[in-house]
Amino acid sequence: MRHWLMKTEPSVFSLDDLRRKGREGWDGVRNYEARNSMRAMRVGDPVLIYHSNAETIGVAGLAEISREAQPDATAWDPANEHFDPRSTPERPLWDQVEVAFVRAFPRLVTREDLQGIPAFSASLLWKRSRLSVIPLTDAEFAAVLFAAELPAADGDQRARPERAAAVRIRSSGQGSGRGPSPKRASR
DNA sequence: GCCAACGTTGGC
DNA sequence: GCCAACGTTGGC
Repeated sequence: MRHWLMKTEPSVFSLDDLRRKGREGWDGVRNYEARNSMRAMRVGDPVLIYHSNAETIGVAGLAEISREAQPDATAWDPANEHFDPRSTPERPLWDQVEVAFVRAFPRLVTREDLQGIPAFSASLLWKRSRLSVIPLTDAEFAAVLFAAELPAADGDQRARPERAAAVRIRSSGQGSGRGPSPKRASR
C-alpha cells in the first residue's frame, strides 16, 4: 500500500473543509511530478493532509484516495485560476484525484514535530520543498501517525496520556518512528 | 541543452 | 508581507 502527503493552504481549503464536504476533487495541481504521483494513487491509499502557508503548519489529519486519477477539467476553463491552454478535453495534460476525509488527529503534528522525527529526516518534504504531492515511505507514514497520538512536545503535556500509552503498547516492537524529543491551495 | 529570467511556493 | 528557494520557460 502506498502512502502520500498532500499540501493545502488551510485558508483556501483545510482539513475541516474536507470533513464538512466528505470528499473533494484535488484539482489545480500543475506540476508534473505531483501529477505523476497522483496517477500512481489507488483507491484506499492513505493521505496525510498537510497545512502549508498557515499560522500553524503541519499534518492535520488523515484522508484517503476515493477516486483515481482523471483529467482535471479546470485546466481548460479560461475562467479558472489554474487555466492552462495546453490542456484540452481531447488531450488532457493535468489530472486530479478525489480525496475522502478519514479523521482529524488529536493534535496537529507540527512542522517542528516532523523535523524532530528521525524516521522523517530524509523525507521529500524537506528535499523538495515546492512539491505539493509527496510519496511517503511506510516508516515515514507510521512515524507521523504515531506522533499524532503523543502529547505535544511543548505545552499540553497532560493531553491524553492514556491514549499515548495505548499507542506505545500497540506500536511496541514495530520500530516505527518515535514521537518528537492552494477554493484550494496552490498545490 | 544551457542557463538567465521569471513566477510561484511556502516558511518565517 | 518579505524574500529565498526552486520549478518552468524561452532565447540562444
